[in-house]
Amino acid sequence: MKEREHEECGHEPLRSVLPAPALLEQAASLLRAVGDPARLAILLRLEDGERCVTELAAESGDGMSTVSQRLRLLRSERLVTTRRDGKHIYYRLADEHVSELIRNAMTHVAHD
Amino acid sequence: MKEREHEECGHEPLRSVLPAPALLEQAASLLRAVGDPARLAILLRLEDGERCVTELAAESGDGMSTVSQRLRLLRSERLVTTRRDGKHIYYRLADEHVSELIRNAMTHVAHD
DNA sequence: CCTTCATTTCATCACATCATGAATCGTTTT
DNA sequence: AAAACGATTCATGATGTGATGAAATGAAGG
Repeated sequence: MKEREHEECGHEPLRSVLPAPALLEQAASLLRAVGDPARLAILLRLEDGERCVTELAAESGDGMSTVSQRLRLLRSERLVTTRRDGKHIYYRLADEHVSELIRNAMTHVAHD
Repeated sequence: MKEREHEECGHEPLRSVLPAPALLEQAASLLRAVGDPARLAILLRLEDGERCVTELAAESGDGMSTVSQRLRLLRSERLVTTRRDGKHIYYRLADEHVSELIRNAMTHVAHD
């Protein structure tokens, strides 16, 4: 396979493996948004279908303010989108990538 | 202090959508571990092949202690595994699930 | 307009996380 | 055995994050 030592090769340490710092930060930020049990729970519930804030608050047992803050973060990372219907604002997953991300994480943990 | 709003359907609020709290916490913990630019950078580098701590420290420009702490977290979440070779300890990605997770996050961000 | 209901924003505080240097550990080399 | 080297652990201080109540926003209906 690959046998790399500490010897001098006279070349740059090839940093090109990494994407731009801004992209790195964005990706990390997105993952951090999902990396909270309460927010992850919201995303899992939304996989089952859209919900309004009151419903999410009832299902989690937390206050609406608390849930709203969680949703604010998820929205800022474009993980969820909203739809207004009268007094209610319904939340849903932004796209398929989100579902995949969640499922991948869940299966990785379950497969231990 | 929580009463059911909206219309009464006389049924349970179907909590079965969610996995056990322990699993939720585990998954969130895992995602949080990846949700840091420096640790994500390490994982991306390891996608290119295994590396020892000194190499990772050199490539990131941070101290070995700092890098070691990052690796400790990644190891505790079973995202990376180690192999000892003399004085060096080489790190590599634990499995292909990790790669998928990272790639998914990166593409989701890049596709914006 | 005034009220009510659903949601958001704001300010705050407790708590978690991260980087870092010093001390320590485990191998290899002399 | 001692020194050198690579890596980890420990303690700490700065910074970030999350929950929460009170106040603000905004739509719907009297």
